[in-house]
Amino acid sequence: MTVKRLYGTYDTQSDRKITLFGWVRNHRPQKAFGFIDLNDGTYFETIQVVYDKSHLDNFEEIRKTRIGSSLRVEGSVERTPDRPQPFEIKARNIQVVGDSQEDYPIQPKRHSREFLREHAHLRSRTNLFTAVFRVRSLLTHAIHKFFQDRDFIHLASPIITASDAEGAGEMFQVTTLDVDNPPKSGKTVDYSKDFFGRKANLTVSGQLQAEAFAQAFKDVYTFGPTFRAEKSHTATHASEFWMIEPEIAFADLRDDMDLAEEMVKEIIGYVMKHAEKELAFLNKFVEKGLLEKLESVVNSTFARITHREAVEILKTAERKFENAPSYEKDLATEHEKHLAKHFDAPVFVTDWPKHIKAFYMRLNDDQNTVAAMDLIVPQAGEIIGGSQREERYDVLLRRMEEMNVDSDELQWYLDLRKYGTTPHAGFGLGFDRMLMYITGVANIRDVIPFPRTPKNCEF
RNA sequence: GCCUCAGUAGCUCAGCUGGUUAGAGCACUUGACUGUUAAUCAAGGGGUCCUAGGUUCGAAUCCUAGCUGGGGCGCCA
Repeated sequence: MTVKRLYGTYDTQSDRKITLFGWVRNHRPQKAFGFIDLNDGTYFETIQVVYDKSHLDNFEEIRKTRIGSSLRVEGSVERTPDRPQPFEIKARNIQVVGDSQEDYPIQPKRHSREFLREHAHLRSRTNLFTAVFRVRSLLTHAIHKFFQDRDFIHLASPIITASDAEGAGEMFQVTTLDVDNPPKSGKTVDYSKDFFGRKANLTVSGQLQAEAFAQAFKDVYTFGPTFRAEKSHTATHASEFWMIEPEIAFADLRDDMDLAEEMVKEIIGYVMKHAEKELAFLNKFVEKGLLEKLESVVNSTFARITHREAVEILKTAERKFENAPSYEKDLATEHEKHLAKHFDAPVFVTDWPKHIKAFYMRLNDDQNTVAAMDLIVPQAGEIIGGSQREERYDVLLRRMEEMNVDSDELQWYLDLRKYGTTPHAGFGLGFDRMLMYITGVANIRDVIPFPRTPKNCEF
């Protein structure tokens, strides 16, 4: 029996004998009886186990059970309509499976997030992280379900890549060479001796490979880890994070945004349906108004503005920005925050100046902007970045030259434009940022089970 | 990489204009308690005041450097 199943069926379980396994969340012993709040991980709520001296031969041992201990409980279900909880377990037999020591750091009280990060192996036993990580699991499923329901093909894009031309930031190198004494060819390291016969890195994006698959399966997506070696110290950056990267053929930027909007609404709706207890808790203790926010996103139409229009909004804003908004520049974090607040809803910003965006984005007819879109949301910032891809061989080649991207290394990518090219588009969704948005948790380190950030690779 | 704040008991924090033996709540240990809900009540144990230097008769407190963490920004997505 599990706590989750009991909460669904306690009406029909009355007086039936059941066995539960779980951990002690709280314990209130008294002279001849006591109460244990037991959590077995299957459900957000705990279950109250009542035990008393007359039914337990090991009463004194159980009475001394500390928080964190694991137990096996035999007993019967008893309805308690007059008490805070709808039912409880009358214990007939309790065995300590694993005792918890005196110095167990997790107490039945509020802990700081910083403290819990340093105890990442235990923090998943707290209410907050129970809620966050169950929502994380549900969100993973919701995303697969969304795409699978629409006949998208999932592909596992490679984690190791030889290309450093993806233009998405600093990469972690992967090597089997002896870094203290690498083989040399003249003064430089001889990578022909390395495992792959060339320099290799951890991927920063599965997009290019997804594009290749989209030219066979039409609608595809990746869902996997991504690695960035930037020394970023912010609440929204991690060195290892997960991305969802759909890629759709015979599609343009509008189709891309339609897909992104539909996806965001549907996956939020799924979580709201399947994580009621967790969201209610987050709504109460983490972000007041969370449920209202999610509800309104599901029922809203996302704003869609061009980069030019975004800058105009910023220029006419009441407040002063440290970075002056410019038609030629990227939006700063403070600009994104302002726009998110201005619309009080997710907002797509489209048609960005070409020189601040990646080489593969489709050049607009004005020759100055590209068919790119970012989705900005309050709190988590940019959670989606996407574009229509440049499907014209000559234009793509020219753009690569303009942006100093090595076209020889990416000949396979250019080939896709030679053999039955299609207009196509895609985007990358930062999974962990999406989770921040849905849970209201303000730091990405608190939505990743064991987060990796610069100078932090414990656990 | 830049700016800023912080580091005192297992946790959250007070003490910091230098001055006796560094405190509180929770947790822990022991005891009381026949229905508790972060139970309550009583007693007890528990300290490298982040580290290293320095100033001083005297440093948790002042100065310098470093380490660690938070927040803001940048890079980036």
